[in-house]
Amino acid sequence: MPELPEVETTVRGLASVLDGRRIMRIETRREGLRRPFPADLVQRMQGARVTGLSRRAKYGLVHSDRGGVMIFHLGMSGRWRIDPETIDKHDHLLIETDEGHLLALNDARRFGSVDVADEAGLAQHPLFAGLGPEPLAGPWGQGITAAHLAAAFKGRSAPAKALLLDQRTVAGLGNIYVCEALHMAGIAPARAGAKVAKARFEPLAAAIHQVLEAAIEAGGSTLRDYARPDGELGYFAKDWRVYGRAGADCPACGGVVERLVQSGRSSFWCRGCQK
DNA sequence: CACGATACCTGTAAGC
DNA sequence: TGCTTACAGGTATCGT
Repeated sequence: MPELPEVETTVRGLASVLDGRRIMRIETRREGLRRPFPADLVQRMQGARVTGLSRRAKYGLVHSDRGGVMIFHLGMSGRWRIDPETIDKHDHLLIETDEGHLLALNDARRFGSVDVADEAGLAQHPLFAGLGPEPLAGPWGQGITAAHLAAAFKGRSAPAKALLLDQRTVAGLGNIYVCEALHMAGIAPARAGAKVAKARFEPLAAAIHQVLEAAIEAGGSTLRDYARPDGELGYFAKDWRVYGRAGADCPACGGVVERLVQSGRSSFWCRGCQK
């Protein structure tokens, strides 16, 4: 489910009840998700005070006053539920705060993950070491530029879609926002990286910035949803121009949006706008 | 090494 | 109504 904007919105929603609070109790309700929960998760985080929350790529980070950081990934179906009325069978990890709030990490498909790391040297952590630059400016960098993208695409035979989905190129993009950004920038998803025209990198960088900022904005406007137990993510689905719209009209040129499958994943695009 | 295919797991919607 | 199939926001790993 969640790409960068949804993780960003999730982190902000969690911060409203977690930041500055002491974690009174952590309960794991199964062995783990994609991987087992860390053996020292409870020992390191239970009793600690949360000093802040942040995000790197699609990972959410919960910082503590004891030098430990809990790192969560929502995979495809993960979400945090705040003060759920009842515990669902997919609520796999529970956190109780000193104010009595209950946070439940819910993940039906269990493609998500939870890790614990030391605050010191976080950037060198195996989860983060191989990641590309953050698309937007923030604590982890200044944000991607056209030059970054041009360098990453240079000499590559892989399609633009695959290159942007690769977290080593840009950290945090997922299927939806790659489709949207490629459409905005006028680049066909199947075009080989090396064959993308030089003049397209500036529009591509701008499109990535714009679509992510707009999505975060949309998430922010529905942030109150996070205080509800449904844990809705607040995608700005109503604003998708091509994603999930196969057969519908292209909002830019009036052509028809098409779907194609690239490395097992759906790409949506308009051959009138994207070359 | 770069690239594409596949596996992981459950839920939902569509088709028969 | 029930059964089957396709597909879903991600990442790690395995061939070629």
